[in-house]
Amino acid sequence: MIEARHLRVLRAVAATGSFSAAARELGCTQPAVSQQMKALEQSTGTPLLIRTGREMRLTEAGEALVRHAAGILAGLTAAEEEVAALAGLRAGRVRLVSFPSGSSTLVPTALAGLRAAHPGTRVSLVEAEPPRSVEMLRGGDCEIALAFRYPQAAADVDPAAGWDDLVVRPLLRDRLVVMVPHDHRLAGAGTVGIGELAEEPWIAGCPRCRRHLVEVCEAEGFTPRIDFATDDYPAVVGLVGAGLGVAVLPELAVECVRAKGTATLEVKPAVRREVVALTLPDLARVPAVAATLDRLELAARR
Amino acid sequence: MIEARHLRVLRAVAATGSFSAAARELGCTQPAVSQQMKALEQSTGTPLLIRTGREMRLTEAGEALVRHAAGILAGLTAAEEEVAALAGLRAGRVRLVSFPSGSSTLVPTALAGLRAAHPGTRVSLVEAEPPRSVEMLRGGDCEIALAFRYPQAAADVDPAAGWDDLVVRPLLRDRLVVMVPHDHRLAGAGTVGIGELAEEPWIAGCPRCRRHLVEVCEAEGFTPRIDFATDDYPAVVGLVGAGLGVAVLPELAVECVRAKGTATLEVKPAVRREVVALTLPDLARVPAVAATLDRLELAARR
DNA sequence: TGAGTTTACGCTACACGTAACTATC
DNA sequence: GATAGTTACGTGTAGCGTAAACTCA
Repeated sequence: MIEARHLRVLRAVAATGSFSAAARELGCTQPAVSQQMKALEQSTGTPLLIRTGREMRLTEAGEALVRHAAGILAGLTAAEEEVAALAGLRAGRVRLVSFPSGSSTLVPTALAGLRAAHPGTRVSLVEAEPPRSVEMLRGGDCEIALAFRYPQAAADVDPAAGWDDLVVRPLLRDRLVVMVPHDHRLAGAGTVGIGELAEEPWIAGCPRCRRHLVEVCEAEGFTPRIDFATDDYPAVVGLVGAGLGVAVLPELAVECVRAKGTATLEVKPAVRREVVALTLPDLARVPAVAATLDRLELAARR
Repeated sequence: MIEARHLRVLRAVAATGSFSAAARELGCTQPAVSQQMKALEQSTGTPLLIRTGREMRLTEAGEALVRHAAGILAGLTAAEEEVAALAGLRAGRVRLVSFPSGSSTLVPTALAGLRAAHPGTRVSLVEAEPPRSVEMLRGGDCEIALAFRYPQAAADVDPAAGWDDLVVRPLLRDRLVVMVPHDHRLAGAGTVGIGELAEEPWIAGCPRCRRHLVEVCEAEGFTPRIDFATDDYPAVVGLVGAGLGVAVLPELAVECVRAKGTATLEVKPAVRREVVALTLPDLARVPAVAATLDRLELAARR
C-alpha cells in the first residue's frame, strides 16, 4: 500500500534532485527523507531512485509514480480544501424545519445574521410540526428542527417525550396573550383570567395549540366552545377582529401581525410556551449547524 | 493531513453503512475502524459520520470526502499497478467486471489467450451491470468493466451518458435475433419483422433489455405483452422451448446455449447492441490492463 | 438478548531526530 | 576536507487486537 506521505516526499526529491534539499523544503531532517524513500521502494518492490554518485535520478518506475503523485496529491489537497471550507463555514448547507407560522421573526433574523457572517453557508427552510419534524431530523432530511412545547403539558401529548437522545437548545419562552375584539367588554382590562372567558366563543390555532387551550380551560373548570380552528395565525387575528370570538396567541406571533380591530390582554396566571431548536448530537458539532444554532439563540435573545 | 488509508476505511463505511461490515470487508477488527474514523474526524476537524441509533450516515463533509476518495484511491491503485508492471513482475492483477451472462464466450477466450501470453498476470471476474460496474471502476474496485448499450437507446436510459471521462473500447456489435418455439407458425420463416409478433406473449431479459424491447416494439406500433422476465439467458431459452412465448436475444448468447425446441429468426430491420470495455485513462496505460483490453478486442474479432 | 459501537489497555511497530560512519568530489 | 547519504540507536507516538462497558432494537 503506497502512502500519500511518501508520494509527497518523492515529489520533493524529484523536484529538488536531492534528499537534503527535499528535507529542507519539507521541514524535516535528511535521514527522515532517506528512510521514507527506502520504505517506499520496499512497499513498491522496485527501485525508484538511482543514486549515481552525488546526483539523484529517477527510474522509470519513479517517473511513473511522480506522474501519478501529481493527481493524487492534488485530489488530497482538494479534499482537504473542501472539508476545511465546510469546517470553516465558508461552505455548508443547513436544512431547517420549523413549525408553521411559528417564527416569522426568529428565523429571518437568524438567517440574515448567518448570511452576513458566513456568506458561504446556505440555509433552506421547510415547515413541519413535531413529530414529523423530529422524524425528518432522525431520517437525515434536515439538520435542525424548530419546535415548541408547553412546559406544563400532559406527558402523553408533550412532544418532548421523544427528545431524550436529541440536543435541545432552548431559544425563548413566549408568553401567551388573549386577543379579543376591540369592542369587547374586557378590551380595556389589561389582564384577564382564563376563567372570565368561559362563555366566549373561541378561535383556536393548530391542533396541539387547540389541545393545550382545552387543557388550560378545563383546569379552570370549563370547556371552551371552539367555533373556529386554523393553523394560520393572521387568519385567527382576522377572525377575532371581525368579532367572531376570542383567542390565545403567542406574544411573538401577535407582534408581527397588524391586529386591526382587536385588543390584547395579559393572561393572569401567565401561560408560556417554550420554543426550542432540536438537532442530533453529532450534527450539533458540525460547524454550519452549530453556527446556525448560535444565530437562532442570538435572534431569540434580542 | 488526510491519509489514504483513512479514506479507504471511510469509503468502506459509507458503502456498507456500518463499522462492523466495513471491518469485515477490510479484514480488520471493528474497533480499528472506529479508531480510524475518529482519527480522520480529528484530522479534518469536523464530524464526518452521524451515529443515529444503529445506522451510520454521512455529514456533508463526509459526503465530500467520499466523493474525493474515489478519485484519490483510484489514482493510488493505478499508480501501484503501473509500478508493479514496470517492476517487470508481470504480476499484474486485472479485475474484470462484466454484465451478467453477457460474455460466455468473449471473456473466456480473451482470458485464455492472456494467460498463454503472460502467465504472470492474474485476472479476476465479477458480474455487475452499469451503473454499478462504472462505480466500481471509478472507486478502484476493478480495472475493466464490460458493458453493453443499444446505440439507438433514448438518452435518459443510455448508460453511456456517464462515460465521458472513461476510455471506451468498442469490442463488437451483436445482432439481436428472435427466438420462437420450433412449432411456431413462423419457425421456418428465416426472417421476421418485429411487427409480426405483436400478438405474441413475450419473454424478456434483464431490466434494461426489457426496456429496450418495449421501445423497439412501440416504435413498431404495439406494446408487447411480457409474461416472463429474467436475467438468466438459458432460462429464457428454456421458456421459449416450452412454448411459453417468444423472445429477442443477442446472437452471441444464443450460440452457447443448447436451444432445444426453438428456432431462431433474423430480425428484418436489424437491431444491434454494442458491447464495449470501459476503463480509466490512467489504467489504460497500465500494461496488464492494456494487454487485457487487447485480448478482449482480439477475442471479439474472431 | 443480541448486534453494534465505544472505551480501556497492553503490545508492537514505525518514524523521527541525534549522532556516528561512509563515500564522492 | 566538505558535502551528501546511510546506518545505528533511543524515544515518542500511533495503530492494532483483546476484552469489557455501553446502547439501541
